[in-house]
Formats: sequence, C-alpha cells, structure tokens
Amino acid sequence: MARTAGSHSDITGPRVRAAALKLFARQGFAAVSMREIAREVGVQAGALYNYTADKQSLLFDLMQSHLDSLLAAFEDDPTAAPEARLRQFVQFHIRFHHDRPDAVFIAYMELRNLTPENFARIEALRRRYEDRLETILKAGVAEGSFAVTDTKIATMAVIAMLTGVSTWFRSAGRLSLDEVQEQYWQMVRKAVSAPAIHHVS
Amino acid sequence: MARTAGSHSDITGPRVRAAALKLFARQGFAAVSMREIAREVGVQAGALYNYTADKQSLLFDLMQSHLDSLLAAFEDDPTAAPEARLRQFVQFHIRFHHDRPDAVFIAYMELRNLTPENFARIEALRRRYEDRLETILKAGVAEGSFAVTDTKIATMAVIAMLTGVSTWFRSAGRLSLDEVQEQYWQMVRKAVSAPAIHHVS
DNA sequence: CCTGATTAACTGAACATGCGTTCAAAACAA
DNA sequence: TTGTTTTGAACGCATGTTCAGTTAATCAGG
Repeated sequence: MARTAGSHSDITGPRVRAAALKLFARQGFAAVSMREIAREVGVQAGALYNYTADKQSLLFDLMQSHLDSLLAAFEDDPTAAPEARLRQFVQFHIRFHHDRPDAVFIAYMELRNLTPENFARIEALRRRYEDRLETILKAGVAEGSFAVTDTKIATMAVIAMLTGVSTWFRSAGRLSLDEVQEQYWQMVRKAVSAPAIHHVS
Repeated sequence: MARTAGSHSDITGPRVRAAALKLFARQGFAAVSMREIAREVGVQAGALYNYTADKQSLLFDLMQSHLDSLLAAFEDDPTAAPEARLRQFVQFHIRFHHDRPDAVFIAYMELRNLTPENFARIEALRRRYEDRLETILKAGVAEGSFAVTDTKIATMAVIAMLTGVSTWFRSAGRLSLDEVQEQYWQMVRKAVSAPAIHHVS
C-alpha cells in the first residue's frame, strides 16, 4: 500500500501539528514518539517527514507560531491612559492563554528541549512580549499613576502571576473566567499603583 | 569485576539522588536514562536498583522530600499580625526556592510523569503549603488589614508570582536577592491590601 | 467524459542505537 | 566466613530517521 484515499498535504499538515501539540502538552516532548504522533494522525511514521525536517523542528515550529500569534493578537493603544492599557493587557493575557492551554504549556515547559539557536529565537520573541508590558508600566511610572521600584521586576511578577491562572483554572469550577479576570486585574492594579495614603475620616 | 573499592550504600544512595535531581532538572525526566544517572554516579546502571525500585520512584522520592522539607521549613506565627506573617511568607518562599533551583524545577515540571497515585500524594502536599498562605490571607481579611475578593485566588496569584522569580533571577545579575525580596514584598503587600484612598493635599 | 502520463502522498521495512530492568557471578567490607 | 555492593551481560522492545516502492490525485489532450 502507499498513498491513501483522501490524502492531501493541506489536510495532513495541520493535523500533524495539531497531534503534536496535543501530545507534547499531555506527555512532554521527550515522552512522545514520532510513531505516536503518526498514530494520532492516522498515518505511518515516515509520512510525518513530509511535514517536518525532524522532531525538534516540529517543537520549534509550534512554539514559534504560538508566540507569533501572541504578539500579533495583543493590541496596545499608546495614547490611552496607562491604567487602561494595563487593564487591557491583564484581560488579554488571561483570555489568550486560557484559549490555548496546550500551546502555553509547551511554550513554558519545553524550552530546554530546544537547540541553543532555536532557544535563542524563542526567547527573543518572549522578550518582545514582556517588553510590551514593561512599556506600559514605564508609561505609568513616568506619568505618576504607577509606583514600582523596578519596571523589569514588576513585568516578570505580573506575567508570572497571570500565566499561573492556567495551572489551576477550570471552566467547570467555582468561578467564571470573567470573575477571575476581574480579580486578577484588581490585584495587579493595586500591586503597581502608588501606595495607599489611608484617609481616616 | 564486581563490587568496587570504597563502595557503600550510605555514600552511593545520596549520590544517586543528587545525580538524578541534577539531570532531571537539566534535561527532564523522560530525557534522562538510568545509564546516564549511573554514569554521573560512576557506577553501572544495574547498581541503581539497590537504591530505587524503578525510575518513577526515584522521581517521586525527589519530589516528596522537596515538599516535605518545604513544609517543615516554613514557620508561621499565628499570633503575629497578618501583614508580618505575609511578609515572612514572601521572604521565605523566595529564599527557599532560590536555594533549591533543581528541586523546584522538577516539582513544577515533572508532575505529569507521576503515576496517578503518586501525583495525588504530591498534590496533597502542595495543597497543604498553599493552605498555609491562605490561612494568613484569611486572617488578614478577617482583621480588615487585607482586602481580597477571594482568598483562594489571591493565594494562587501570590505563589505563582513568587515562584516565577526562579525563572529569571540570576545571582550575577543587576539585583541582589534581598532587593528582589523587598520589591516582591511591596507588590504583594499592595496587591492584597485595602485599596488606596488617595489623599490629595 | 475518457485515457494516459506525471506528480504528490504515503507505506512498510530497515538501520543502528538506546531504553528500563533483571540477575547470576564476582569482589569488597565487616 | 558472611553479608553487602557492584558488575556485565542479557532481555525484549522502542527510538528517530531514511528510502525504494506503491498508490491516489491531478493534469493534458482528444
């Protein structure tokens, strides 16, 4: 046997990526074999090499397109108030990551399985995303509405806090995503705002 | 050849655990072979099975003892002010995790490589640690010094934020760990405190 | 609408290598 | 001498990747 009925690269290609995404997220890159991906697609292992040079490239491509779409999706309005921009960032980050749990998981967990060159490229993309947030924080500090000692640290703290949502949030749980977004926004807002001057009436 | 000079289980045992900790953290559980661990110890692969039933148990033991020592090391004073207790938690968490980068990495990244039973036991330990923080937050809310809508969410947010330090902090970097601890404490304090009533003079 | 040639997609077997684990035999420690 | 610790070989099976061969889809010309 050889070519199978209905086979077409426009169809199989995305299915290979989807299967790899799912399996890498569930089991980890190193624990997934090419034969396992092939089985998920419904194809023999050899056929995968029409769609990727090797296993490593498959991982890299998944990470790269995740970060590309992350950067493309976030819209920031530099003319808006820093607090509004930050609120937008918080809500966007939580929503975007919630919608792509597998890609998020891979992008954070499988960095060590990248070759040094690929790692550097992924890190550069991640850095660009972090810079988008830091730009907002800097604007707020310059304007006086935010008070953080070090915008780089605050950037890392906020992103870690927001990304952590995906480790525990379940749609079937006690809270809706909207409620979670709102509560995280309140915490982030307070964390970066000027400290309270308690007005005792 | 068989038994080697100087061999002793009191020595080899800890070395096996140390080698596994190091390699699992650097390359991931699935990517490390028993032969690789053995080579690091300076022994043949078969000898490892004097110290662990199998590879899975080795991972579980490392995670369990990490979480055991985490729970044992954190000292909370229920009679102190909630803000002081929270400050203590923040500083402890950052310091403890900074001192054990490999164990932290494994405890967060390799959960999916545990069998269901082992996973449940590790999760229970983690939950107990989270509960320690939530207890502090609840005390502060009851007392009125903290203002968070949901203490469970705040707990997860704070822990994610603090644990994130280990993803970027380097001792050789721009900031000392003391400075980082202080800045994170300020952000956490503000995030959970009652919102500012801006006093315009 | 049919026929034949060409191209694209896939199979299945093979390659060398590595895997976790077991165990009889051997050598050291007490 | 007894008991502990390690070796080294072996087990069956899985790994990523390559490739000649085979079949389905596509296209050209009537």
